Amino acid sequence: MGADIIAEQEPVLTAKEKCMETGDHKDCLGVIMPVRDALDVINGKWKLPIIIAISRGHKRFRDIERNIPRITSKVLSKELKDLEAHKLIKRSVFDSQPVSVEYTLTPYAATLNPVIDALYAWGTQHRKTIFGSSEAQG
Amino acid sequence: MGADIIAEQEPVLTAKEKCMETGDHKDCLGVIMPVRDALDVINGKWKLPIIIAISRGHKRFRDIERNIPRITSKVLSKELKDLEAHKLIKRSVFDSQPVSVEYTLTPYAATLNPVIDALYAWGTQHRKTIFGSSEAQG
DNA sequence: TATAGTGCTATCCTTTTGGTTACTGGTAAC
DNA sequence: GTTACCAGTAACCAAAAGGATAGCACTATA
Repeated sequence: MGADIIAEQEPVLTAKEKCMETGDHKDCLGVIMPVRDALDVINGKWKLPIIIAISRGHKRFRDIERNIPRITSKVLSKELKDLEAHKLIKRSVFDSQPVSVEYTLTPYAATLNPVIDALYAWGTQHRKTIFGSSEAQG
Repeated sequence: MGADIIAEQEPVLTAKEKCMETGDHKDCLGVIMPVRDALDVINGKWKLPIIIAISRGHKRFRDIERNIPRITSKVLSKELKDLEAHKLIKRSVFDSQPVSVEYTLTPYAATLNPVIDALYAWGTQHRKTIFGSSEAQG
């Protein structure tokens, strides 16, 4: 149903606005807590890369594994289970010959796009900053 | 200082656009790598909460410690060093009586605001989803 | 003198994460 | 028959993260 919710009815504040709202800098828990909730779901180095890989059409276990550098079967297996438990991905088994397994993103995983985009943008410019910092003088 | 850079000169693509750009779903490394670069800097449960606390005006070690639930001195100490090494915070020692230490954010840390905002927004709605999922039916 | 606060560090321990190698049972290719 | 692919799991181990408790040198307060 409501796939096109617009944040009009209920003003969603940015982290900064939320803090400003409290008047001074006493209560930062109102910001820290939701951020930690998010961090608890996408914790570790692997979850977002896995989501990215699946979103690019890599649905099969080995396919995902091959497309994420240095991940191992064991880790991938565990992280996929975590993601499934958080309802971000769906595991489907097909009764073909041989049996094949496909992982797909749930619509809920799509709500993480702004997070991924922010991280992608920051990571991109951070990499530039790092590689640029040797020739620029500190 | 260039605080108001507009992404006009160089089109910064979203993660999704970057992928679409490659034509099909073969190369997701171009997205995964920057995201991992970002993740490597803000890894663990503590870095962003610490940045948030400092941005709210909690500059002193104990002050930060008191405002982040369940963090310990040891962990805070280590994370502060990491953040300093990544040039996200600055440690200043004042020769007062007694000596006082202050942690402040660098301008570079402010570039993480979109990340924090995205995480805050997602974490907020995720919390609602979790608490709402018991009464709403699947 | 005792207590509390400051900015940490040290020690010890547990949990989590990650890595390696090996293995399963079925199918298909050589 | 041998090899390889598939989707994992098991066993073992190392490293990193995190938690608990204690302590230090110093200062301020009572």
